[in-house]
Amino acid sequence: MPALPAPLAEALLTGHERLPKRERTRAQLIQAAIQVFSARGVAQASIQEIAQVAGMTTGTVYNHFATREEIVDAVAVWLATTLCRRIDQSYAQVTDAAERMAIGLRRYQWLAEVSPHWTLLILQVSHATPSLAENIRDFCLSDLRMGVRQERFAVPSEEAAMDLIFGANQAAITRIALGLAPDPQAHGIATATLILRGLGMDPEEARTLATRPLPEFTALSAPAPAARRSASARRAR
Amino acid sequence: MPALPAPLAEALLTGHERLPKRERTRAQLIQAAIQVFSARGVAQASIQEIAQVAGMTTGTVYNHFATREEIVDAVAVWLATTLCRRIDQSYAQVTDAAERMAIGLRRYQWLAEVSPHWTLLILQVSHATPSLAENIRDFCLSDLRMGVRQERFAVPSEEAAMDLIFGANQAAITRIALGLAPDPQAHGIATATLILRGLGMDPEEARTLATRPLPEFTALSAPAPAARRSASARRAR
Amino acid sequence: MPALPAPLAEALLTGHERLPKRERTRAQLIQAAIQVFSARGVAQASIQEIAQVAGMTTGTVYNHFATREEIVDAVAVWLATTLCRRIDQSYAQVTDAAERMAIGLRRYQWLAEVSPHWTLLILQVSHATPSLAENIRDFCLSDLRMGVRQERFAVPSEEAAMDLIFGANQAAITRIALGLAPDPQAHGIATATLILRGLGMDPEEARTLATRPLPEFTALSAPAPAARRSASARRAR
Amino acid sequence: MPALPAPLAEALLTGHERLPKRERTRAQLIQAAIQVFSARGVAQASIQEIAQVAGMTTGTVYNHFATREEIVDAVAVWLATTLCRRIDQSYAQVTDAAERMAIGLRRYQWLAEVSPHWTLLILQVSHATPSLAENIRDFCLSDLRMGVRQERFAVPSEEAAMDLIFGANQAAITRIALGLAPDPQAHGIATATLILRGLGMDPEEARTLATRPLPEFTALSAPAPAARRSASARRAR
DNA sequence: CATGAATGAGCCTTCATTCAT
DNA sequence: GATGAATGAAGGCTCATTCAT
Repeated sequence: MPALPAPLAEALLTGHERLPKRERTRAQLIQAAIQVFSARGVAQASIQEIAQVAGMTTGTVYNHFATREEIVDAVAVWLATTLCRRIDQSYAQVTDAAERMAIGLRRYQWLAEVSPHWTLLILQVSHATPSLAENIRDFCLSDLRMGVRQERFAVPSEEAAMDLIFGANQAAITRIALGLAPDPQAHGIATATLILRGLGMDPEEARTLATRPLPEFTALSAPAPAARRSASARRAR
Repeated sequence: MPALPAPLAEALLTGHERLPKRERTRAQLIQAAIQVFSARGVAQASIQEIAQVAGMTTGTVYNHFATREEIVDAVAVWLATTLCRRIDQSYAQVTDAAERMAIGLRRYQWLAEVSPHWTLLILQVSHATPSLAENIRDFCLSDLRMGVRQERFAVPSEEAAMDLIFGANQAAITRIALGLAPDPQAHGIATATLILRGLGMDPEEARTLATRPLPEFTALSAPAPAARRSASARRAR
Repeated sequence: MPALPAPLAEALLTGHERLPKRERTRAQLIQAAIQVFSARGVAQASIQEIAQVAGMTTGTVYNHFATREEIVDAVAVWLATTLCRRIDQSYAQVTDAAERMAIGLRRYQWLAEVSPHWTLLILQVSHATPSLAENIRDFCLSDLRMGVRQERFAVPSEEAAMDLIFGANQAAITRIALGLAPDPQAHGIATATLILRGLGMDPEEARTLATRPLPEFTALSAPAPAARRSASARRAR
Repeated sequence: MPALPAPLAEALLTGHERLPKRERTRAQLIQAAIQVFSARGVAQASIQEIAQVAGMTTGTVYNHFATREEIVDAVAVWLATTLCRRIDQSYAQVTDAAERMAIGLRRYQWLAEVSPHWTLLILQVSHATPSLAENIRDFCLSDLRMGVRQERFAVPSEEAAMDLIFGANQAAITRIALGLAPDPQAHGIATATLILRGLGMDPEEARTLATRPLPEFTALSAPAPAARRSASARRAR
């Protein structure tokens, strides 16, 4: 499994060794599941191979997960609470909803470009279990509502807007992650522009927002307990 | 498997009993595969169950399809050459690309509303095998290009526009087919509006086009009386 | 299937086109079976593939052979009555039993060198059905008896001698046909020498006989009916 | 499966119940495979039947052997390390290569006489997998080389000699095991005589060596009383 | 006679899951 | 809590054979 870009990678590896043994074993199993999901696809991953990659036995897997589906769910939760949350946090300080939307779209496109394996994993897991998609959806929905309140967007219905945003961007991300876009950044910008236009923005402004460079990742506030961080993230939306 | 609306159903069921034996069996197997795909999902469908539903043995299946994937392909081709072609033909006489695009989007949304099972089947098969999606994609792409030539659309790139159209509409269709849209028609209209806006149309015109009623299905082949058919088409909406 | 050396090839192809239709179809099936046996091995050959190679259907195969095993038997008979008989005839005029034995051993070794595929086929068919091996065995046995009568050989028992001759030469032939003998002719000569020594011959004379070049194949007496020929061949033994 | 003669049987059955569970199951599977190989032939043996005979499910078989061929290999190794090794050890103290060769030939002939089933099994397994044959071959080859060094044998090539020894004796053993030799011992002696003559020995000495009675099996490991064992060995002949 | 579609038993293999240790 | 052997229900696929046409 290729490494994630640095600012995301650091989010994934916080304090595994500090966990109590039970949690540590569980975390190792999730890591192994991620590897196997990536290598074989979520549908083709077998529990025996996950156990083997984790250096454990199938029995151990069943001490932590009652069923195969629970593993997929756990991976979904894990991705949501590390990778996706980290991305969401990365533009917590941006207050313009249109800008936030543009960043959100482009950040996942960027991930598809630099870490296609992780992106395909997210897409697969989203498809297999609802929780991960819902998680991302929630973040997106609050930006959409904010944009409507700020009169940056004008849409006939929230649901239609969500279908536009999610459907179109997922298509773009998939294309990029599969290496089907010769110039991934150009494709991402173009798709983001079309989405913003669809949301009711002026075409020129849509293009400008979509073209703006992504903000840097902020440093992880190192020692703070995880509970505090997720609480503040929730408040920020 | 619930019946399709009349104008589509008649396209699917033409003259099975007139086929030579081999083709007839093959057609029966494809029908059985469609049932099982719908009931269990394409990924979970087993050849044994397809055979059983078709009233045959697994050996017979393998006389017609060398592998499981060939069945999926055959179903894809069958859907493309009956269902999808029929839909495409239904607005062959429309010359305004924007109108064509609106009809295409809304026609599949309509299908999702009146035949959610068939729609979910198409979505699944599209996901499993490339041929069906490509088929629809080609049709859509030529409308897009026509719209650009006619200066109805203005898009930064064809690929981005296709991701917008396909991604967003697929999301809308899925929502409708799953029964998640309280007012399916309103949702379809809203999504189509957003897509057309994204393609560069004036918001008001986008809304107008998306709201316009779908044209009736044209008569298929000669002998049948036209009146009956258009009546049933009207009823289906 | 690589061609046989000329003098044998001509024996295989006599008058197929002259046969009545039923016999011609049967002959074609046997040819197809030989091809498939060679390509896949006798055990792995399927009737469907034989039929396909013959350009026929499985039903036709069963019009000529009641069971799979009958095909193997038919191939065995066919090999015996063409290939092997032709080899046996090739030294019909030799009267010294020791010389005949040497020629027999070396001729099959030669076949293994120049036509390993045919040889491996013979070995496989011999193993699968008794008739072919028995056929060759008969020819060999009469030479052995002649040698004993001529006091060229001295053996404690006919059976032991046959096991010596057949077992040892089969091992040598297999080695040659598999390409495991760097110098096939030297290996053939050496093995033949040891066998002749085992049969009681003077070591030096054994070596001389085993080293002597093989006689040329005699021309096929073209127009003579097959019945006459096999009769005379039988008398010659 | 008929029992082996006592001195061999005791080698096969040492301490199964003392093995750790995994090894015990594996041993049971190998025993079951041997039974099925004997009953149906190696080529026709199915994993399902092996599992059933072992009182297990097919899944269990695959916990121990990744593929059908691995079972054959395991049986080959098992036969080599018990049956064949025991035979080889039985004349470890004989130093004359010619005598060793005679004993080796005759010991396997004896096995064919008293345990035709086991012998046919060995022949089949040897044919299916190289390891068992190579094992025996190595032992035989060192005797051959020793005999050449001791100037008991004179052969044009090692390979030819090996083909003579193995080919001829395999033929004799097969005949005996199939019950085709009215007097198995006489046939064994005769064949061994011919082989030794082929290897360059004086006919009379060859006959003498081949006729000499086989040495008794030596005691296996310490504690068992020697008297019982030699008695049973004598009885077995 | 030939056709070839259909059969059905059977094979190898995989894998989620259980459970005694 | 971990182990890992065992399970058993499937699944995909092959193939000798039959039989109506």
